[in-house]
Amino acid sequence: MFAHMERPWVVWPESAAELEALQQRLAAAAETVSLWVPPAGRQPVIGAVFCAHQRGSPGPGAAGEPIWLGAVLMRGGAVVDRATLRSLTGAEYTPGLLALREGPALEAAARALRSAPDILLVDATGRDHPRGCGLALHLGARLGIPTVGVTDRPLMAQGPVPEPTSGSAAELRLGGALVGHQLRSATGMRPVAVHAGWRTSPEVALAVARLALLHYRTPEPLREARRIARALRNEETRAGRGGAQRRFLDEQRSKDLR
DNA sequence: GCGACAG
DNA sequence: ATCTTGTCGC
Repeated sequence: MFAHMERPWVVWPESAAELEALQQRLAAAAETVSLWVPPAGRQPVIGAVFCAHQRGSPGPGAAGEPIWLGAVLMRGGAVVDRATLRSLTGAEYTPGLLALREGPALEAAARALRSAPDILLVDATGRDHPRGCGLALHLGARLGIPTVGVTDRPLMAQGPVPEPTSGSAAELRLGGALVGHQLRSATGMRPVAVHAGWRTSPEVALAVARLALLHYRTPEPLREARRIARALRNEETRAGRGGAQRRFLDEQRSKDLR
């Protein structure tokens, strides 16, 4: 299903130094692999994976914290497969080293699907990264699947603000190279960053993001993966009303009992 | 040296 | 990622 045996050296390092070395090697490989193009004559199967974290604990976090993963497969606007699972963070969050924190868990989520998508959406950057290898690119290389990154904002890349109209896009560049686009999914809405990932050009990444867009800021497969990941977290954590607020209410209740 | 910095 | 308030709209 997933053809990761093609590059057995694409692993999930556990140290920053090892990850940084692998990222450099992967960035070079990304420039020579054949680029993926959407299949002609049929709707591509678009997948997405998302990692939800524990509520009520902002900040960089730590290793060993519980996380909940969601993965979905969609075709022509319909969900054709879903999977959820629980895991643990591999490290605290450090910009540029997100793979240490979420990499293995996101891979497990993708592999929990019954089949492989044509292309996978990941909430992480791709070539917009200090070493040209964000987690979306790394995950795609590991799985042997083309990937597109979709994030709230760029990591390092810069570019003009897209026109205010729905569907408008603007280039994101890093060191002179085009690495992605900012895409406005609705008039007046803040744009998302769409990143070239594994085997995807910035142009194809943008086309896939537009194809996957429905009525919201975030492309639909990613929204659905996020929804089911949070749903699993909330049912296992009974924190549906929010961690901080929940603890505040519990605190008041314990005072009343005294 | 200090701030910025995907999730 | 998660937290945060009210606000506008279906």
